[in-house]
Amino acid sequence: MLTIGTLSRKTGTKVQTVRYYEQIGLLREPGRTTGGQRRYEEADLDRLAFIRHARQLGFGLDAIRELLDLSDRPQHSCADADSIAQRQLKQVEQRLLRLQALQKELKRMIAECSGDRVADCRVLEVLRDHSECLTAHDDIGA
Amino acid sequence: MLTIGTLSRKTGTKVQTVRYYEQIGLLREPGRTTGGQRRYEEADLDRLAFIRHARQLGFGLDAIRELLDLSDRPQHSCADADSIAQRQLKQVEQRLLRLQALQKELKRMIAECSGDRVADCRVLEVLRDHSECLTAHDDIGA
DNA sequence: CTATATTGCTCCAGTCACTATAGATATGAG
DNA sequence: CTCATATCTATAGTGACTGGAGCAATATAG
Repeated sequence: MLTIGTLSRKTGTKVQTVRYYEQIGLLREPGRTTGGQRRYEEADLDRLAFIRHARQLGFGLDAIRELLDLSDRPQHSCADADSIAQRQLKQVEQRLLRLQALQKELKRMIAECSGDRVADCRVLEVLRDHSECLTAHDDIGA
Repeated sequence: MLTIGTLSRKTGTKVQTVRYYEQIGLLREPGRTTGGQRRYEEADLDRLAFIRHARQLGFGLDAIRELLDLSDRPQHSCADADSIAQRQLKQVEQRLLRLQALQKELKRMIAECSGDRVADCRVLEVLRDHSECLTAHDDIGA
């Protein structure tokens, strides 16, 4: 029997986050003591560790929900799990491309700046005039 | 005199977003028609374009506020603008490192998967057992 | 057994940067 | 004048938590 605090410490999850996961149905409602405190079992620890690990890999909670469902059906084909991971990989790769473009643009901006008066600042100038950009960056979002 | 819709179209900003920027004080309150509709001037267009461009480069609204303030003081040293951009570059580079690690891990997970039963799925297995990870990824967030 | 320290409880609000909706009003073209 | 389109306000929702208030339960020391 584990308290919420133990669960929290063992998985590196904030206590509130554990309760939040319960609230949105990612974790089951655990048993309670007579005083009303949550008490967990080892299985809950495993499940939470799975969730946190998937979060660290950037999976959204909806994707994690799918992965957990799959994980509960061992005889099912694993193609679904694969395609979720593929989807995630694609997202990561897209964000990488965007960030690399941003990095380039920022570096150039900074490199070109003389560090003198604001009136001649390249950083501000580039921001003011989109046409000075080398790379296209049309959508917003990391 | 520009309507909010024209401003929106010319900068690729949603109308609501323009109003939102006004609400949080990034844009001034524009004049109104007798009927109460907003009417903007060219200067507002420039300012909004600046904001959008900075957003595309990943700057947060607070950083943008600082940059706009600086932009209004042409005689001021541009070192501040530089350091804001430097800060942003650092953030971008950190996120790049993280995403690159994620990419590697996801690729490995997917490559190792046989595509057979869930019971033997490497994707799920790796998620279940953190110790199988090659790279450390301790904090959450893109 | 008691005093205290720590942990836990619920409920609610806030974060960031928007986005969406509903229902009413204004404007511009024909 | 009619009608389509644009705009108005106000409010709530997104994702994934995080923080705080105010109180109750549990663990530990003496």
